[in-house]
Amino acid sequence: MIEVTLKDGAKKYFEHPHTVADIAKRISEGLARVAVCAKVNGQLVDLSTVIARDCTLEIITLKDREGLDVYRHTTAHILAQAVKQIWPTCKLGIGPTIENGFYYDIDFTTPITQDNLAQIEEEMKKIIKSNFAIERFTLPRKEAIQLMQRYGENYKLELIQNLPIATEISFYKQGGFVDLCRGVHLPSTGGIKAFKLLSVTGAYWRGNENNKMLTRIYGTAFEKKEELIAYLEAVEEAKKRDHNKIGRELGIFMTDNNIGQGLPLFMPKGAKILQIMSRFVEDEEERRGYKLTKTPYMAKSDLYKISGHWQHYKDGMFVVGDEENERDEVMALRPMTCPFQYTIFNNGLKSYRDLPLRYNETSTLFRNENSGEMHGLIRLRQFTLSDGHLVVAPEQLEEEFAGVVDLVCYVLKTFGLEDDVKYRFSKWDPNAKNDKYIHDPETWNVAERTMEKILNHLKIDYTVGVGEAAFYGPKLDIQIKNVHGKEDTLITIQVDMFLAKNFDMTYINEQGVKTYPYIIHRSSIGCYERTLALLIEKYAGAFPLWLSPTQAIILPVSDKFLPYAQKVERAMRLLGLRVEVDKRNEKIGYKIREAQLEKIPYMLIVGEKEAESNTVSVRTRGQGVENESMSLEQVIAKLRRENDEKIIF
RNA sequence: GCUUAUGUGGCGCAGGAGGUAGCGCACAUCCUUGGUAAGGAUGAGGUCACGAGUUCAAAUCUCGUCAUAAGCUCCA
Repeated sequence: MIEVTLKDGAKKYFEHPHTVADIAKRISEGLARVAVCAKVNGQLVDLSTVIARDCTLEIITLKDREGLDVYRHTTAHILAQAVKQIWPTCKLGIGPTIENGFYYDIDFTTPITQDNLAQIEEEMKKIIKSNFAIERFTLPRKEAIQLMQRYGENYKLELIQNLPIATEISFYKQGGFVDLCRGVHLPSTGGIKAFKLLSVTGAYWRGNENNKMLTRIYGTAFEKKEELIAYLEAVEEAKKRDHNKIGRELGIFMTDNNIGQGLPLFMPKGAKILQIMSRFVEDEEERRGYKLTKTPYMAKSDLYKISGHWQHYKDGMFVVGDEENERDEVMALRPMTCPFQYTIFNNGLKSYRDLPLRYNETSTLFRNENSGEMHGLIRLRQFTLSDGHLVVAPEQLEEEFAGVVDLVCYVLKTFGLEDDVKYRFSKWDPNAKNDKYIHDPETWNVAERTMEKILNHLKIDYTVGVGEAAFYGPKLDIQIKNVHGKEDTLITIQVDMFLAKNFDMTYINEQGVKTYPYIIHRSSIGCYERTLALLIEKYAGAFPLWLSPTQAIILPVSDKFLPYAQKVERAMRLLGLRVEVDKRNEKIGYKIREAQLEKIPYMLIVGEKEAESNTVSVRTRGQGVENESMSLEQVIAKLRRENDEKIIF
C-alpha cells in the first residue's frame, strides 16, 4: 500500500505505483486538467514521475509561482528547439526562468538581430502546434558527456563537467530535440498558450567578462493571451514613469554630447530639488550631532596609495597628470570621501572624550565608469553623495550603527521611499580575484560577525549578498528597484576595518593608551542624483509639495488681473513659498492644462471675484478635484503647513 | 568595455530606391480679454550627431568617432 498525503492533510492509498498525473486524475478531473507539475516531499517533479512510495504530494498549477516558472522554462526549451531548427550549427548555453519570463543564451555562428525574433516565434508556434511529448530521461555521466559531444554542445559539456561526479544527468526530449536540463517541464509542448520574445542582447558565458559573449534572447509567457497583453501594457505603463524620460520632459535635467556621458546638467527645476534635498539632509544631520566638512575634489596619488584606492580602485579613478613623466604631479579626482575626512580626524590628538565623532559632507565624487554602464541619473561619472564617517570607540559601535540606521529610515520615510527598499547585508567573497578585496580573512570575519550581530539585534530583515562588499569592508546596502525592475543600491552603511589602520588613526582611551577607533562609513540618502531619479519614478514627476521646485502657480483669468496675481505672488514668496505667475496672454483653460502637465501641486486661479474679495480659487493637480475658494491667508497657511510638515499624499 | 538598436529644427515624430527636408507642440508678432485640461491668423527657426570615404551629386550608401536606450560585466 502506498500512502500519499495531500497538501490539505487528506491521505490517498494506492496498491500499485502511479504517475503524478494519474493521481491528480483520481483526485479530480478538473485538477488533472490544470496540473503543471507537482511537489513530492517538497521536491518539484514532472507529472510523469511515478510514485512508488509513501510521500506528501502537492499538485502545482499555473496559479502557483513554481507552476508558472515551469511553464516559462518549457517555453525557453521550445525557443531553443526553434533556434536549433533554424540555425542547426548554433550552440546552446543556459535557459533559465527569471522574475517576469525567461531567457536563453545561445552562441550563434552568424549573429542574429531583433529582426529575427518574428521568424523564431513562427518556428516556436509550429513546435507548440505539433504538441510534442516532453520526456525526461537520465544518463550516467559518461554517456551524458558522449551524447553532448555527439551533438557538439560544448557549453552543455562544460556544465556537465561542473556537476557533482555522483549525479545522474537528466535530459529532456521533445520531438527530435534533446536538451540537458534539471527540469521540471510541462508534459508536452502544446501546453504553451501565450508567449512573446522580447529582446536580443549579449551576455557573457557564465557571467564572466573574460568569456565569450553569447546572444541572449529574452521572452515571457503567460497562461492566457490577455495576461500577456496586460503584462506588456504594464511594462509600457511603467516606462512612462522612467525618470530618464520625464526628468527631461519636465526640465529637471539634460545631457549634451559635448559634455559627455554620465555628466548630466541640472536645469533650474532639478537644481532646486537637489538643493531642497541636501538642505533637508544636512539640517537633519546637524540635529543629530554631525559635523560638516568640506574637502578637496582631488588629491595627490600619495593619498590614494595610503587608502588603498591606488592598488584596488585605480581603473575607476580619473587620474590627472602622467605617471611616466617625472615633472608631473600625479593627482586623481576623488572616488570616495573617506581618506579626506580621515585626514581631518588626524589633525590633532583625539581623546575618547571626542568620540563618537560624526563627520558629514555633501560630497561630489568622480568615478570613471565604463561607457556602457551609465544610465540616466542612476549611474554617473560625477555624483554627489550625502557622505559621512563616524569615528567611534569599539563599545560605541552598536549604538552608533543603530543611530545611522535610524537616520536612514527617517530620511527614507520623509521622502516616502520606506516601503520601496530592501536591506542587503553585503559580504566579501573569499574566492574573488586577488585584488578585489583587501586580503585579511580574519578581520573580514570579525567585521562581518559584528555587523551580523548588530543587524540581528536591530531586527532588520535583510538578504545576504556575497561578493557585494566594498574592498575595505562589509556593508548594509539599502536596495531599490527602478521602473525597469533593475535593483540598485540607494544607501550604504559600512564598517571599515582597514583604512583607519592605514591612516594610523588613533585616539587616547581612558587608560591613556593609543587605540584604533572603529569607523562607520555611511550615507544618509545615498547619492542625490540617484535618489532624485527614484523619486521622479515613484511620483511620476508629481513631487510632494515640499520637494516641488514650483509649489503653486498663479493663473490670472486675463491680463486685467495680473496686478492682483503679482500681489498674491509677493505675499507668498515673502513667506518662503515657491510660486510663479503665468503671465502669458492665454485663456485660463490653456494655462491650467500647462500647469497640470508640469505637475505643479497647486494652481491658484485669480479673476475679478478673487481680486475683489482678496481670495484665490485653489485647484490641485489631482484630476477631478473640486476647486475651493480660499482667502490669501488661508491658502498661505495651508501650503506652509504642507511644506513644513513634508506631507506626502 | 561587450551585445543589439537608435541619433532629422527646443521637444515629440514623418520622410529619405542618392539629386540640397516636412508635421505637431513649443517660440515670435497680431487679433481675441476669455473663468477651470489646447481660441485664431501670420511668421521665424534645421544642411538631417560629428568626421572621413564612395559618387558628377550624400541627410540618404560605407567606415570611424561621439552620444542615447535596453541587456551583460562592473558599481553609489
